[in-house]
Amino acid sequence: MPRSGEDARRRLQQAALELFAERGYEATTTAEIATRAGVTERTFFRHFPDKREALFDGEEAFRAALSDGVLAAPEDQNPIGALLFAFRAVGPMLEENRAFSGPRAVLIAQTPALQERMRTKTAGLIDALSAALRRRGIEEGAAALAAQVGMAAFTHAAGAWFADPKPGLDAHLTRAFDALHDLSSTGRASRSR
Amino acid sequence: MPRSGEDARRRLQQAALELFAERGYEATTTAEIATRAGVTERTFFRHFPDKREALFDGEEAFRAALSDGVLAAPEDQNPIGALLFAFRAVGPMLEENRAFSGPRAVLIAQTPALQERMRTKTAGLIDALSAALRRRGIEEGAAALAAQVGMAAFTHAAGAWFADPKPGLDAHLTRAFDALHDLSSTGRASRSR
DNA sequence: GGCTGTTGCGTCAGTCACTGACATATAGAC
DNA sequence: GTCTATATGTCAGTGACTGACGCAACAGCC
Repeated sequence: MPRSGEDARRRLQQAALELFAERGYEATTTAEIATRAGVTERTFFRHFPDKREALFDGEEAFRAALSDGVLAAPEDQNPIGALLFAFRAVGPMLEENRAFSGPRAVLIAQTPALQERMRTKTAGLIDALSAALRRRGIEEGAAALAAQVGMAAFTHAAGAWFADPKPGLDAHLTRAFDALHDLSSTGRASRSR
Repeated sequence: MPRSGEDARRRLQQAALELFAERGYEATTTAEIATRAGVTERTFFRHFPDKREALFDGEEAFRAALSDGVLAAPEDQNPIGALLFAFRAVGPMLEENRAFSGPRAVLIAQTPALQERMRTKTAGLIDALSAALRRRGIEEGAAALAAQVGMAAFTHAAGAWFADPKPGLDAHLTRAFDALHDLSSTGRASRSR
């Protein structure tokens, strides 16, 4: 009876998040999700390629935003600097979604299958970052490595921000990227800070 | 009526690799793998928790070797140095298995589901490296970040080595870790090499 | 030798994620 | 109004994975 289509999709996502939170990911079936959303199981799979994906919607938008951020960075920035610029640019996107992302993050942390999917999403973001860096003239190998490293720092910062939002995402980003520099600068082992 | 148990496991791995290579991962069923190995499907799932895992056996040994390598690194090495030491230490393990790893790598590259599992294995290795670094007195955050960065460099080097074995794994490792240093040292954007 | 516990396996039945094919209804174009 | 595209329902099926039960081979012990 609903005509919108996009509407059913939202209800499915919402139902999935709720049920996963109530009973856990493995204990809820796709049929149950569909029922709560007021559609059939078949419709669930028309909107999402698999059960996990109901929780990872909208990653393409994030991906695009990151990509744009890298390309929008000042020309004189080196790769890592451009990445930091991009991460700062998408900060507001994260801060908006904190209410939805919170329970989602807890759920993912509890569920190996979801962690696995999360990693492939992250890998997709890394690819996008790498491609964007290459469009800035960075050589392929260096771009891939920088993207991987930068994403590691970003993940680190985002995790810290989830645990302690007070300093703000930007501060956590600054800290993580500073740590990055410390890491490979000619440090002595004794300097473990 | 084989008695060994470990024997059936090896046959299952072998059958899986062969069938995946012949028809592709998705097109072969676990029942077919079991049949070629001379056992039933149920036995397949007694040896491996799921279909993908048949290709990822022995990663614990690798994990342990990496961990040992980090702990065996000279005391005066900084985190990245210790990781490089560990990677060099496990090099022979990789060079031995090249015959088996070759087709496996091709297969994984073709199969999204296997790439996904590969990433969780890699994440496991990163955890092990991070834990080993912490046992060297590195603070938790720095250890996690260093492990992630180091693994990125290693993956990069291993990929390059697979594509071009001539220079040897060690040379690729050196190159990747050098690139790492270049990356975060105060580089100008123009210096894109 | 026989007895017994353990271990690896076969068998069977069942659940659940996921897919293809076909029918139906609704919205909007004309 | 008709016609077409799109979202959904229905149905039947495949394949990954699990639990329960029974059997056979081997271990050690006596």
